[in-house]
Amino acid sequence: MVKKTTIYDIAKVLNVTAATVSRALNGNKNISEATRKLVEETAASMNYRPNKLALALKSGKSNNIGVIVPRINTNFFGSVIRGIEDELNPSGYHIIICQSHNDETKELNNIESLINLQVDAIFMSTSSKNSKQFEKILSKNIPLIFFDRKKTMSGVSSVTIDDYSGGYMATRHLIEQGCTRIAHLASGDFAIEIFHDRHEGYRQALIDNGIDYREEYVIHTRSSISEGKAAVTELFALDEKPDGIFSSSDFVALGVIQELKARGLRIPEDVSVIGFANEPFTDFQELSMSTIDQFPEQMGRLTAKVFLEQIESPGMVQIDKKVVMKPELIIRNSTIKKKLAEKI
Amino acid sequence: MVKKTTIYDIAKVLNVTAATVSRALNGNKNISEATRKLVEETAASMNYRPNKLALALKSGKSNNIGVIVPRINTNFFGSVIRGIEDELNPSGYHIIICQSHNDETKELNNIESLINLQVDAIFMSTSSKNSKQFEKILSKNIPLIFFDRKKTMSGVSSVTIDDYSGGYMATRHLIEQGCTRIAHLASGDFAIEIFHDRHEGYRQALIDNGIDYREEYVIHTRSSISEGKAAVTELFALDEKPDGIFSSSDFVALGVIQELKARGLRIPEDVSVIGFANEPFTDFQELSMSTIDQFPEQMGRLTAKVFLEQIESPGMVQIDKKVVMKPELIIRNSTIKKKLAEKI
DNA sequence: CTGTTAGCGCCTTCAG
DNA sequence: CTGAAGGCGCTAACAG
Repeated sequence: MVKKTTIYDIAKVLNVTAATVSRALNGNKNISEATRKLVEETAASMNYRPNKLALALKSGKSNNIGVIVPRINTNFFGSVIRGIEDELNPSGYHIIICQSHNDETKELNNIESLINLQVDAIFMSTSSKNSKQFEKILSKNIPLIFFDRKKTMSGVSSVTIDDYSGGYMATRHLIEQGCTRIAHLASGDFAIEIFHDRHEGYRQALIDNGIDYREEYVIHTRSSISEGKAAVTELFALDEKPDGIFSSSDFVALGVIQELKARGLRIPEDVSVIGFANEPFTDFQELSMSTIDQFPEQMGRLTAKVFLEQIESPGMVQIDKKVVMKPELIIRNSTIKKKLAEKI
Repeated sequence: MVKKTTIYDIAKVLNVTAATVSRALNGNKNISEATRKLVEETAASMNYRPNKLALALKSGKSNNIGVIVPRINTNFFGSVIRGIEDELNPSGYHIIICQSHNDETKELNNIESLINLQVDAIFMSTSSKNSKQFEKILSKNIPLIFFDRKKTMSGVSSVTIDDYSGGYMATRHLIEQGCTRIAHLASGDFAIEIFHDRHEGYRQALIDNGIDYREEYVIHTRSSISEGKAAVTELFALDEKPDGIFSSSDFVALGVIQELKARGLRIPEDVSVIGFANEPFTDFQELSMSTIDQFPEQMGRLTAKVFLEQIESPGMVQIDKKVVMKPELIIRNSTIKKKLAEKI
C-alpha cells in the first residue's frame, strides 16, 4: 500500500461527497448518525489519516512551534525543551528544534526557515547581539517568546530567571566565605543580557560590600572546560591572585577547578569556586560544586504557558509578559570552608 | 503588517501572473532576465517568504523528519539529536522532536502525530515491546530508521552500537580485575533489544570464563539513581554478595556507587562498578566511573546519513541497512584496583 | 518567454 | 441532512 488515502477515496467508496466525509469525521452535527458511523468505520478500515499539512495550509495554523537554542545537548537546554514539549503536546502542538551553535548568522537562517515553515510561534534563547532581525518575525505576526537568553523588546514576552540576582547571590556568598579578591568569568558577550546581568550582580555585590571592582578580574570566555583552565592561567599571572571565582558557566567552572587542582591549590581553602546552571555533574563530581539553579524544565513549561495564554487572549494581541523566575543558590563543597557533612 | 504576502500579491503589483513569479523565484530558465530581476526586487521589498506548507502539500514532501526518543534531556539523546540536526540541516530538513517517556502508548501517539504531519521519515529509539505498530509507518511508505533502541524488522534500517559486545567487554573487564561474583543491573525490559543484548554479552562473558550465571545476580531497574541504590540493597541481602557490578545505565551505576559508599564499601577494592553510556558526569564525579562509550553524536549523524542514502537511492526502495557501531570500553577508577595516576 | 488551468487534501459557505 | 463550488499558496503541464 503506497498511496495515502484521502477523504475523496473514502467518499468514493461510500458514494457520498468529500464534504460529507469531512463532516462525519469532524464532529459536525449536521449529519445523520448512520452515515457518521459508516464513514468512521470505512475510514478506519482504509487506514485513513488526516493530512495536517492540508489543514495547516487551509487554516493558516501549522500547530508547530519553532524552538531555537544554542545547542541541544546540555542538560539545561535539553530540560527546557522537555518542559516545553510536555506542556505543549497536550494542546496538539509539536516542536521543531533548531540549533544556532552560538552563531548569529545561523540563528538568522533558523529564523528564516521557521518563518517559511509557518510555525505558530518561535521560542528562542538567542545568541545574537543585536535584535533588529527579530522584527522580521514580529512583522509576520508570529509570536516570539524569549527564554533564558532574552532581548528586551516591546511586544515580546520572555521567561528568564533573575540573572542579576543570581550573580549577586553567588558573589555575596563568596564574600561571606571570606573571599576578598573575587574574579568573574563571563561565558558570553555582555551584549547578551544574561551575561550582562550576571556581571552587574557581581559588580553590585562587590560594591555593596566595600570591595573594589577590578577590570583585570573579569575575563570573557566561551563556555567550555578548556577556557576555564585558560582563564585560571590568566588570573594567576596577576600580582594579586584571586581567592574566589564566580563563573557564569558550570562548564567553565569545572575547568577552573581542574586547573586550580593541577596547580596544587586547595578548594575552597585557597580559592572558592562557584558556577551557574546546576548542571547535574556539579553535584556528582569529585569536589561537588556550588552553583545557581535555574530550574530549566519549569522555564520551558512557563514559556509554553505564556504562549498558550497569548494565543487564547481575546484578539490575540501582542502582550509582552516578562516572567522572571527566582534563581536558587546551591551551596556545595567548592565554596564552604567549614567542611560539610561528607557527601553521598 | 499582518497579512503574509504571496506570489499573487507580487504578481498583481507587477501585472504578471503568479506562474511567472513562481518561475522567476525558482531559477526556472524560461524567463527573461529583466522580469526575473524585477520580480526578485519586488519580492524582497514586499518581504515575501515562500510558504513551505503549500509547497509540502503540493509536492507531498514536508522536509520534516520526526524523531522519537524516550526523553530529550540526557546527554546521550541530546547528542544524538544534535548529530542528526547537524547532518540534516544542510539538506533542508528540519526535525520534529517527540518524547515517549518510555511509555508504549505515548510512543504510539507520537507515531500517529508524525504520520499526520506528513514527515518524510521517522527516526526512533523505541520504548515498545512489540513491533506491530510500526507497520503503520511502513504501510504509509514512510521510511523508518531505528537508532540505539531498535527492533529487528525487515525493510527497516537501524544504527546501533554492538550492545552484545559492549556487555561482553564490560563484564570481561570486571573479570580481568579479579571479580568472580558479578551482578548485572538491566535498566530496561529485555524485550528492548539493547538491554537483551547487553545481558547476553554479560552472560556469555561469564560462561567463557568459567563463571556460573546466576539469576539472583540479575536485577531489573528503571534508569534512575534511586533504583541503583535499591538494587544494591537487594544484592547485598544475598548470602554471596557480589564483588563486581555491571550496570546498563550510568545513572543506575551512580546510584550503586553512592549506596556502596554509604555502606562503607570501598570501590573498586571491595566492589568494582561499571556503567554504560559515558554520560559526562561519569568522568567528573568523585570517583570517576568506568563505562562504555556509545558515540551518540556520531550515531545521530549516521542515522541521518542512512536516511539520505535511502531517499537518494534509485526508486527509493526500502533498503534495510543495519549499521553497527563499535562501542569502546572506558576504564576509570571505579574498576581499576591498581590506582591510576591521580586524575585531573 | 508568459498566461491559463488544474490540483495537492481539506474545510466551509451556500444551495438544495 | 447532503452536494456543489471555491480557496488556502504553490507548481507543473499545456498552450500560445
